[in-house]
Amino acid sequence: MNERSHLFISTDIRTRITTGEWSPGALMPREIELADEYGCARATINRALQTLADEGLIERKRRAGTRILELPKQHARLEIPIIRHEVEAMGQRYHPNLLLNEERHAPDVIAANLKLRTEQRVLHLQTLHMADDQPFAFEDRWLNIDAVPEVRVAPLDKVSANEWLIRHIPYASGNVSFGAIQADEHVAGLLEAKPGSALFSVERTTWRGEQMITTVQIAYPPGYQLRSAL
Amino acid sequence: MNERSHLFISTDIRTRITTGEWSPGALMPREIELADEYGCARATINRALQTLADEGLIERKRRAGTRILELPKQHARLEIPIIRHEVEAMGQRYHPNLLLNEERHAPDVIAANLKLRTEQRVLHLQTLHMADDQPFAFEDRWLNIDAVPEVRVAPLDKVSANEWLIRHIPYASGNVSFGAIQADEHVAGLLEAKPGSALFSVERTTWRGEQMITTVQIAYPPGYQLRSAL
DNA sequence: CAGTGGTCTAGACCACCAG
DNA sequence: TGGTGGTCTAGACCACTGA
Repeated sequence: MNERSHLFISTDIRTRITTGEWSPGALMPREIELADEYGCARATINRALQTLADEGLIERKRRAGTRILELPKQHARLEIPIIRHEVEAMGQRYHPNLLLNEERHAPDVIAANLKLRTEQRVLHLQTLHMADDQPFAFEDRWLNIDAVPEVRVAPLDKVSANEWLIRHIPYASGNVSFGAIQADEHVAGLLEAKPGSALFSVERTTWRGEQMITTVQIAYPPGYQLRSAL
Repeated sequence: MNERSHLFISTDIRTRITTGEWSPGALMPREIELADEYGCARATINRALQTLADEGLIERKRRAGTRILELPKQHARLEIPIIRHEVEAMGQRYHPNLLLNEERHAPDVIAANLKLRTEQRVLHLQTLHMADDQPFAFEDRWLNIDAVPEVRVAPLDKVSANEWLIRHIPYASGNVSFGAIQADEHVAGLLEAKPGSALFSVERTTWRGEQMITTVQIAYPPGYQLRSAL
């Protein structure tokens, strides 16, 4: 087989699965048999099948062999872009409008979220992300100052906090959750929506090692949708 | 090196990146050099680095070498479970409550969405997914009957349409979008929420080849969040 | 306990593309 | 155009686990 045949093979086998050549729950041929059939090395078949296993189409077990899954796992991979890129991708000009930049003691909820002792201080930032002078998203962020003291002198009116953080603390871990919230008067005004509107909300918390860095909620105007292939 | 050393190596290199041994934008050593350093074959290094490239930490180019990305790509992989599993994972009993099962002509919006000709008929299904007699989610689904005529006799009061579809047409393609909607009186009543509440909404459209199969919107009660690691 | 997939190796060829 | 990563091969050993 030629170069990239592992790609050809995984595509081919995917087709054979989706067209029903092997039924859900059935056992596939062994790697050696497939290698024989495709005229390639077992390692190549192995690579192709690993791809399909990652996709959730098949399940592989030592001794037991490779099985077509009865309920293929549905999954979506979401790229989480920095907002500037998202805006620029629409051909609009991006500008972060820093509304609040306040150093203070954290409210209990935030302190718990960032695993802070009560005496520690945090930076509270509110930013309205603008696309061509239209509001694009409202961001409410709490930042553990001890984790990134340099943020005090960051030009957050020019570079969004998120982008500044990614550049200064790249490769942080985190989690994310998506939900819906109702716009209060303040946020509704900023996003030019009616109070009580349903806003799509993304919450993220990131940390490095044991140290929590930031927790942020971003609210998008009514109608915003996050899309992905399945 | 021992078995699974590619895993050890990718973990180790990830640490070396995050601890700043190589700065963002910098060039990493060549595969051969790393293979030498770790005392393994180049293929093993290659596998480890591919993992990191998939994660969006590094960028690899022939001739140019392997580079640490300046802005590591943030991404989340969402598993999209069938609702029954989601409910059962919480230790609750699942039951689909089929509220509407009607064969009719599609409204224009749906017909466009499913790429149907106007004379074609569709199945309109509304299901309230229950968890231990509490409403868990409300589903509004339109189904292209020509794509799956057998659905007319499916026991949709026992098996949710989604699960039935996955079993009968596994391995379909699709897309998904997340957003927020306001509960109208009907849905609010079903989900035991106030009218006008912000509901998290998931829309999916799936197809097989050129044929559209189904489009569905699922609304979750206020407070529901979809979580994922980053 | 035997058969399967998981992994590693050493060597090879080649596509790509930056210099 | 030469150096880099992408891929393949043939063979090997081993962990896991189902029969």
